[in-house]
Amino acid sequence: MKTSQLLTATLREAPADAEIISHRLMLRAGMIRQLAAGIYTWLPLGLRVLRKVEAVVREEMNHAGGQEIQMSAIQPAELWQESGRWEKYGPELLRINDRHDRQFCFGPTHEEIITDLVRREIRSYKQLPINLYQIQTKFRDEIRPRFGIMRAREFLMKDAYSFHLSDASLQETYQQMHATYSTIFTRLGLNFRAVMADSGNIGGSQSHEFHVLADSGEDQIVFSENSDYAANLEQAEALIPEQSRPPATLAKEMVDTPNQHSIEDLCTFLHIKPEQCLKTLIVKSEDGGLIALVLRGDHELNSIKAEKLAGVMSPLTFADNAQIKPGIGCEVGSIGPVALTIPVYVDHSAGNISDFACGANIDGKHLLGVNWERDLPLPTTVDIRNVCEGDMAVDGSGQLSFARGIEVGHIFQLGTKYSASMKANCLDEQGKAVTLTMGCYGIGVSRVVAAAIEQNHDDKGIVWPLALAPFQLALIPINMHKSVRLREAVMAFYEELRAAGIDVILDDRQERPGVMFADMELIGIPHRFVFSERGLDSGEIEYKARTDTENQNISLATAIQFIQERLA
RNA sequence: CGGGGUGUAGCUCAGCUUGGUAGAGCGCUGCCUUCGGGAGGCAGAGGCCGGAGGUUCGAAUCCUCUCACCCCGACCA
Repeated sequence: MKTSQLLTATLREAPADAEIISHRLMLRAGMIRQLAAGIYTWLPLGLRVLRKVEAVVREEMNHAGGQEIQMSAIQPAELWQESGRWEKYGPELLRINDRHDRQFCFGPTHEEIITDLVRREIRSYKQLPINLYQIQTKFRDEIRPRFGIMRAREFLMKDAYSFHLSDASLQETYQQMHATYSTIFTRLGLNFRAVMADSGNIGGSQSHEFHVLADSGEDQIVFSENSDYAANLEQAEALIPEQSRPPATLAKEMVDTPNQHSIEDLCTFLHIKPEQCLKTLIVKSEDGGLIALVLRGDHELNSIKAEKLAGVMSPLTFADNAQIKPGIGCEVGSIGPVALTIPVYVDHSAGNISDFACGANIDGKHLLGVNWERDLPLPTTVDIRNVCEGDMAVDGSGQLSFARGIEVGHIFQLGTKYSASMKANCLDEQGKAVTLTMGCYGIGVSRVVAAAIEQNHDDKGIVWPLALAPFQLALIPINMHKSVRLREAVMAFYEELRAAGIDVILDDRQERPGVMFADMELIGIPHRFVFSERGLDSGEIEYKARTDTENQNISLATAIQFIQERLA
């Protein structure tokens, strides 16, 4: 490809509304343009990268025995009503009516469609297990799209669905998909981590997320330094403290704490440490009442864990002062577990401290020297907090570390969630109808592009891993337009490179060298040849990898072999 | 949906307070010079100042309503 034939659209300045680096660089490099909030046009350069991701994903899915299909983006409401998700999915589901006023939606995911297909086509256990996938545009009407294509409303996703007669068979395919995902992200040149995850909206039991590690990642992931253990923060289990609770040494007393509401304020005011305090959060219960959640002052509530507790309203909803004041007798900021009349859940760590401080349930007053089982009963403790850096991993292998991640893949064991409600079954060896067991496996193909940039860039622009680069090699001639001799040599060399199967972009624009260097670095081409008249005289060409700091001269005669070795 | 913000040239932004012929830099077109790290000069093209109402002799500027987009939170590949 020659730049003169490519819609190059590099920008020196990024549009002001682009915040994160991948979004800015994708705009500046001319990969994408925004059409509406969370909706983008892919320009030739961007599409090339997207296709590279697709190709790797497709190859590995096929290799793992997946069969590619293509389902419709537009889906009839009936199937969603059948699974119960027409109501449940909420406003994120983009609903549309056709001219006959029949209801449809633009598919955010395809469990209903695939289950419908499979229940029609699969009759016998002999056809199982089966793994069907597609690479297709999805639409989710996100409350807040952001970060360019990272969280777009319309995006490209690879979604695979497997069907099984038994749970053992599902386990097998699940493990295989886990391995396949690792291969895919490794081939794409990404630094990633598979973590245990909450299964969220899609439902099901076991689930792993694949995260590309990047500081700008939206997810907090947690991993053990000494084992494979890794989990999403919302899922990471906190261990029950090993040491038993220290004995009580202080007498309970009440102190005035006027206008001290936050744990931080309180600790400064009373000269105590947050880990010696309890914080008591009041949430709504399923029946409209109140429930108290008690945590150590230095710990954070994990809302995913909390809303799974019996009686707690889901989604987790904090009570406001209007409800708390009449129910408890004081406002937020002075609440404590002593003599509370509402149900109380106590976190494991909160139940393991002695001589603690907490709210007195009287405005402007706190209690000091409070002890479980002396001043108040200790209920069975539960895990409702986020783990902290340095906590012991749940597998006992060592301390936990934190990292930021971008979720690019997610695999689920769905079980019979959809197959049961949609009556997808087939006959087993005994001729008995069995409800199919399902797994599903997603990769955010377009998101991978943004994630790769987040992880691979410098102050000059994108630094593509070879597998993702829109071109493998940039060929930059110096002042070609002033020298017929050079022009002919460059063109001949360019044709030779192409004949050798190298994906090369020749910058044949009549630009000054600085402009060409800057553009090729911005769009992140991994390898670069600079061809000049002076090199022509000496029979040499200049080579520089995108990640190199220095040029090196190599013989023109062996240049093709040289680059082929680097592309292998 | 709650909170905050922005809409003026392709991009980045001034102008608005105090109403009076729409601006700069970059980019784009042409010519000349320059030519190994985003060159210089000259000449150009390009705007319903997001939209609709209103106030006024006169509105980018003041008022009202609307639409779009961005940022922070809950959601997710």
